Amino acid sequence: MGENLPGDAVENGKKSPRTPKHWELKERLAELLRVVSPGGSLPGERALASEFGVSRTTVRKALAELTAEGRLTRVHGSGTFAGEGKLTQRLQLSSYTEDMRSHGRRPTSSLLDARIGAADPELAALLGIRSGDDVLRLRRLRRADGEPMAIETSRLPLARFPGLDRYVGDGSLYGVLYQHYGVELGHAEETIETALATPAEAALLGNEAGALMLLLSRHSFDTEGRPVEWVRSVYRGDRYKFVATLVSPRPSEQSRRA
Amino acid sequence: MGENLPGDAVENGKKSPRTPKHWELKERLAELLRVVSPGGSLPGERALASEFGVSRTTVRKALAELTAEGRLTRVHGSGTFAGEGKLTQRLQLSSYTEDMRSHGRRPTSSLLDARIGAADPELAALLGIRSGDDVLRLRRLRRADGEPMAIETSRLPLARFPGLDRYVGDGSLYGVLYQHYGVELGHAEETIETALATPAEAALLGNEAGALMLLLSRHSFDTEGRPVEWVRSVYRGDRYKFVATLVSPRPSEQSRRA
DNA sequence: GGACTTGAGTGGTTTAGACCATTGCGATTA
DNA sequence: TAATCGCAATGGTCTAAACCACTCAAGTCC
Repeated sequence: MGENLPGDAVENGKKSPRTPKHWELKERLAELLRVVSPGGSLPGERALASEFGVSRTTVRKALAELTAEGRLTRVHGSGTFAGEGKLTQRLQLSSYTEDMRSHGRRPTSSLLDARIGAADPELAALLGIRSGDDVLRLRRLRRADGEPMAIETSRLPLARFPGLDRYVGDGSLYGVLYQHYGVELGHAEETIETALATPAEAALLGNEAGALMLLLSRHSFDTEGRPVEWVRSVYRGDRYKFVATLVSPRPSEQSRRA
Repeated sequence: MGENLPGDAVENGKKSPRTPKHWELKERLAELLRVVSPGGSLPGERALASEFGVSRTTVRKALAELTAEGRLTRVHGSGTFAGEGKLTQRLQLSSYTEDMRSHGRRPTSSLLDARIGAADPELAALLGIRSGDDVLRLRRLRRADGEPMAIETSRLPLARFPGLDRYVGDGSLYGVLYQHYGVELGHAEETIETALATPAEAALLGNEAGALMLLLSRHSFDTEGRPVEWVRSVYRGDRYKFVATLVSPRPSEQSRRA
């Protein structure tokens, strides 16, 4: 991970951009990191500062970037350690549970809360209901091997699934939808973007506020094209990687442009 | 964008986590930002610092996060401005060019360099060649309406496409592959993860080093399943959002778990 | 008019130092 | 033995201050 476009540094003909110290330090630390096995510890911030002859602030800036990239783990009061690498999540309508299992991890999921509220106009449009109609909001914490990985917030139209709030638990939502309402999922549209962790998310995920996250929204429809749920999931950016397998569109399209 | 899990702040029963100042400031600035039209300017860092009674460092930390989220644009020597929102890229084998056009943007693409080198074992495996075989590396800068958006680095096996280096230019690579070699793309596997900008990338994208990026790798195969190219693209995280439309797997799978 | 210089204002980097919060362990105590 | 306390080390936050690099417009010069 982290290909560095070797060779051609940066051809900005005129002024040398004067590489910041914290970047140079980051590279030296990355080098150091290559000989530390995952989980191994690094010297403290103060030690690094005097070791490299820079201020602690500069050290922290370098460490912060490495942490954001998932190459470091920092534990308050304990130390700084080499990172573990990323999990991947296949980008398709498969479930979190299936995915984790196929990676040999033990997935668990706990329901944080389930509450009923009124849909605002935007949400109503997404769920195909009227503004003000009841919506069930579910928040789940997803874990892999006991470690918090993602927070998932689903919203479903209660009118279509009366009593749904009584059926949901830590188990499978899609299972409940199928067994009690006969609903099967058809297609979905997902978007993926970057985000930073809010303090609440950070607290649940064992993260720091402001950490790099992947924000995934999913708009799911049943096999008849009716909207079923709208989900926003926040994954730890230092832990996750999404995978999609794609098939080609009509070949005629391809040859035109790229 | 930015749903804040309202209500339940953080139920950590014991100690109040003592919200950092820079976070509180961030929220106040976000509030301020709601009444500033996109492109509008904010007060300078020093002004904000004295305005809110904090140090400039703290202001900068808050501004840095808002910038990473794409809600702010900062211009060295000029000022801090309200952000513009994100573009989206459809997650399928469609081309960058098509995508931008469908969003009403004018896409351009320029070839930064094309060079031939030897494949390392990992790359050789990806491209289905022997370690040490010649590989053509192309680097492109993608723009939308003239603004740098992404850097794309493709690698193709030269043995399969002899003379390819003489055909490529600012135009369509896939077009060249089709016209000169009769190659059409079949499926591809993509991964998406977060990354931070290297100084070189930042310089090309008009970004700052360490900015939030989306790193997309694509491994493409032709219609007969032979590997065609391996691409790593770095998109500006404050500008991009990826979109995927998904179809359901076998319905029987769904009902089991979620 | 056009090109150049200058300087004020902006964000970017770095420092040194202070203090806080958490952790983990060894010493102490019940 | 088991629980508790205290302390040292670690990372986290914040400050005040200095200097750098870039931008832009006003002023100057040709």
